Amino acid sequence: MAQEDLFKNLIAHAKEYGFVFPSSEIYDGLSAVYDYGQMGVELKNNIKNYWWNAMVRMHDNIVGIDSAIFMHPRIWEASGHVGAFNDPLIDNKDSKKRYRADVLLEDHIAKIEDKITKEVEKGRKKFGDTFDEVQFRATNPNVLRNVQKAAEITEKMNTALNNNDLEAVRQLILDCEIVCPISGTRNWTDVRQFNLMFSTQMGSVSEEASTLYLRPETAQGIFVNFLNVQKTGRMKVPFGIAQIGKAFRNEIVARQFIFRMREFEQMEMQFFVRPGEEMKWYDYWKQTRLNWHKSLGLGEAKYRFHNHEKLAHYANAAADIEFEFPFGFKELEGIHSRTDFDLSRHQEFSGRKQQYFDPETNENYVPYVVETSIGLDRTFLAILSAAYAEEKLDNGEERVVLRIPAVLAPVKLAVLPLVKKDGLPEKAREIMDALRLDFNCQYDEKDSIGKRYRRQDAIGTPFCVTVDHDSLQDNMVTIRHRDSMQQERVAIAQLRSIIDEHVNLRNWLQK
RNA sequence: GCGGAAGUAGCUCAGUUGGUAGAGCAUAACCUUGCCAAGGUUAGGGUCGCGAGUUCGAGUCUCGUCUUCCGCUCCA
Repeated sequence: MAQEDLFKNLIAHAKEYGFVFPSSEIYDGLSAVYDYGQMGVELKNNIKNYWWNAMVRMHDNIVGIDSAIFMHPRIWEASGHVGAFNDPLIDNKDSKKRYRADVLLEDHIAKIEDKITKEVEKGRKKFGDTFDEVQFRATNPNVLRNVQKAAEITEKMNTALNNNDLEAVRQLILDCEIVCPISGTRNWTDVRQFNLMFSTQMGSVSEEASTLYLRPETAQGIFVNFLNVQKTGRMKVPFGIAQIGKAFRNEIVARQFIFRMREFEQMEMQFFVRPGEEMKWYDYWKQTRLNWHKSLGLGEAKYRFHNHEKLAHYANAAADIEFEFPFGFKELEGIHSRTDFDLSRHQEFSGRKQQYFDPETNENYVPYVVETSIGLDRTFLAILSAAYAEEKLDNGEERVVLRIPAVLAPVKLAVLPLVKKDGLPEKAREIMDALRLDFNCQYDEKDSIGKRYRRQDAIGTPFCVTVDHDSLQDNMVTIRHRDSMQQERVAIAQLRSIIDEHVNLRNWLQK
């Protein structure tokens, strides 16, 4: 089956079995917002738990926090989001393509610089050994003209962008005679500003103070609490602060199911290190985080690194861990070396020192930061899409099964009486009551046993326990495994340890 | 936001030149069966995305609008 069809079926399956519902559906839905259903919330909580334990509990020097979504507006000026998240966009009316206006201009400037380079190369060929590049650049009229042109455009562009003068940006694009690479025309729309942060009002005090942003990333909540945690937790560099929480971005286009949403959840860890040691830790966390993903057993070939060539304003090294979704390899997690950008900026904007006294070196410094930032909803989708399978069985029948890693499965076991009479339901209830605090269990007595197995397959339950007439005599039951469909006969008294073996965090995180 | 496609039951979809809504699966009850979805009987569930217009009459025709999917930009 084609990947697109499989993805469509997966979305339908996610809704049909209570994993993900479109938000506000009875009111026609809300664009790119989704709700997690009764199965989805279990899976999501299990993912959070798996990550939290791997990061916080497995590392002596990592602790967690939970910071508020509302934060002081100045934080977003310091972080650069007020500036960097304002993209001036322009559309070409003929090709219907959208571009960032500043990128169009920068490309144009780059082309002029290419011309200069070519002119210099021409000169080099012409004069051979006697060629003096500095002299050439200072005298050649073509070079001089282009250098001046590039400088002029750059200056105009910066002025216009800094003044937020969108009309001037558009005029500059027209003056430069920039054409759309697709249509080749200069039929441009107005330049419009898109702010990717959601804003809201708090209280009714002074006007500037009342506009708040919904945080576009959870990281800043960690940075502004850096000293609180360091001092109260007596933390020593290197150490990390982890957080799971919602973030909000007013994406122009949010799409591909829960892959890109306007309200989403991140699992982030900021690791504070000595300046100069950041690359060592950057490499360490790249590998450590990749291993975490691989530990889920979804298939190692589904992951790859993508190293960033173009770095964000805060980073000196950045890589993505990409996952092979049904719609291709896409970013799942980002590992960024953020330098001391954030803490220094907060130091500057708040006027409070954000320094750490290192008792080993007797130095005061602003720590460098290595960030691991993973999309929870994307991880959810990665697991679901890797787990979803439409299988043809030996007997010619088909089954839909979610091969969710047992440690993350929403329901760990189903307890099923073979028939709903002769005291089997009572026996099954007894078993379920003994296990329900250890594992999330389901009881089902409706329909044939085969049908019930398939229902459990559809929600990814790794184990089904079937109670039959013999069970009443010998206290043995049948365990049926989701993936292999194999069955084995075990003592009821052993159920807890058998299932625990497969679903507990110890065995997953230590392998 | 722009272009393309599509919205009918929980899911997948029929619905003729306009004549007051159907199927399969799913769900619930009872019976039957007794280890891999397929037996019987019955029941519940839809103002056909929403709003106007044309018409005696609109799921069907026209316009608007909302939402979803696929491309363009951005990102976790």
